[in-house]
Amino acid sequence: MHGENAPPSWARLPGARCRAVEHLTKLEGLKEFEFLDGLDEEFFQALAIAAAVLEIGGGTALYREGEPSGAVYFLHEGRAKLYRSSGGRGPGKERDQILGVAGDGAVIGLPSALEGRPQSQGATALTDCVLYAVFRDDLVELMGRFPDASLRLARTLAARNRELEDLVGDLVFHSAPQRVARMLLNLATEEGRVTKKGVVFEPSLSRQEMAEATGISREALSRALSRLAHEGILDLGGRAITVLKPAELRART
Amino acid sequence: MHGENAPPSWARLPGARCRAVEHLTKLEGLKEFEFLDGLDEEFFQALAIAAAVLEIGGGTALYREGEPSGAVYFLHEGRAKLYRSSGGRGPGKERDQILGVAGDGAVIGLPSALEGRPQSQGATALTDCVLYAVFRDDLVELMGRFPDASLRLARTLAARNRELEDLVGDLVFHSAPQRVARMLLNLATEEGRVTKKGVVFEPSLSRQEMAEATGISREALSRALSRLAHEGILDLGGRAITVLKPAELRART
DNA sequence: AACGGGTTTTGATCTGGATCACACGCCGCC
DNA sequence: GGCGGCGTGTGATCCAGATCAAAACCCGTT
Repeated sequence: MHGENAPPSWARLPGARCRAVEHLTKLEGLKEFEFLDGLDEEFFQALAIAAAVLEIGGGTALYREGEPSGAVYFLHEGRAKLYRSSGGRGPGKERDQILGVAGDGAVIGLPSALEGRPQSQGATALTDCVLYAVFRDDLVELMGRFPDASLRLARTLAARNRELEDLVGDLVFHSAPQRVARMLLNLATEEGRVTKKGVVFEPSLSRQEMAEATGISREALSRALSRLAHEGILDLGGRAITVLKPAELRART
Repeated sequence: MHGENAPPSWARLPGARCRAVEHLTKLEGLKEFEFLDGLDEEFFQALAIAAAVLEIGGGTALYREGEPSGAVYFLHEGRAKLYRSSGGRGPGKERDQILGVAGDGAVIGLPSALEGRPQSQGATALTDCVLYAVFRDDLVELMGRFPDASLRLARTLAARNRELEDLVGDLVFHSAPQRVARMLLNLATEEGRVTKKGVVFEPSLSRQEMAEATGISREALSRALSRLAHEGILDLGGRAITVLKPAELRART
């Protein structure tokens, strides 16, 4: 049942053309997941046995919408986007909507794994990522054995639920410029470092992806950004974005 | 910790001006929840001890957005809407978005209860409802004691996750008429009975609420409906709606 | 430096659906 | 019966944002 019984089985990991795969021996990485904090040593042991380390490069798909869900991924390092594609009649005009961006410490693919249904979403690495993969069955078995861990996982699902509700609210209640402002603030807090000029960051999302995260067209996003730049709220130097007036930006929400 | 230790404490149930509250003695009701099917007898015993039966009339708020989350509700009978309100500057112009309609067998308020945060959504009974309420702490304790049940609950959260993703996709990818068609199909399958004329149902949602569920204005919904009626796809006789051509309606998706 | 592909910007036009305004029907109540 | 009040239908207008089209830019290659 555990990974160790089927060493080469990581090839089954769907869609992951990964740079390196190996079994996890040290527990340090796992203990960094905040939502697992304080759980039994025994649990970490068991999790480590079931987990494989997996590195994928930026731009690589972790899994795609509709694929059978094989495993859960604990994102140890890097950032990944979760998205849905429109049923898009005919290729060339299908659109994507980004459902969220996962950073260090996130769990990816949990809902579909628990349901045992095909992936309801796609996941693609934005930057190089290091993840711990755990097979569906192993996860379920672990959850049965460690109720506390089960509860923690349920809590991450609950949190994800809230985030999705937030997204719906955002899409329905706020205008495009407002959503752009929010998206920028999110990126700034997650990826930015504070300088005396303001908060600087090199977005892990392309303009196209920012548009998909915001739920608007690429053109509309572009306009919104340059407008904010004209108003002196942003600086769009090169590949970096500087939020010159965070307060102003927040006011646009 | 259990309900029995604090008999009159149901008054703490937030926002529930309920017709009747009593402790649950028989287990039959609980066993009807599909997602709990096959769990230990012992679990149902424990759940019954922790649960209170609660009846509320149609239109009554079960809880409101922002309230502290006190309990989880197992919806035994009736239908309830889950919704979010816009932060709406100034009363009179705040809008609602319906996140979903819960029917028999659903669990309500689980995410916020697990997170131990304020309600991220409001819940209001659409019809008279019978529910089983379980306090947050009791639920958590139960989940620790019965890992299997914990897993089942996690699965309902996962399912809810998928539904929310569906909602996002619907809002972003589909046009208003398409969304109306989908909403009608949903209502028809959940609330309709098949006659030779077609599928007939008296919607539990008002036009206003249908609009909120669809993410469009009341006027737009109204227009969409009468258009479908003109085209002979719907019949809007009195308070009932008849889907005359389900296939046609499905094609509009 | 010239080329070529992809991504981003900018500009011009079009349109779906919001919004506003008002008429209507339905009910309960005085 | 008449009289509000609320949930609806319908028409007329407007505008945010999509879409279409075409430059400008960015980078790696030759």
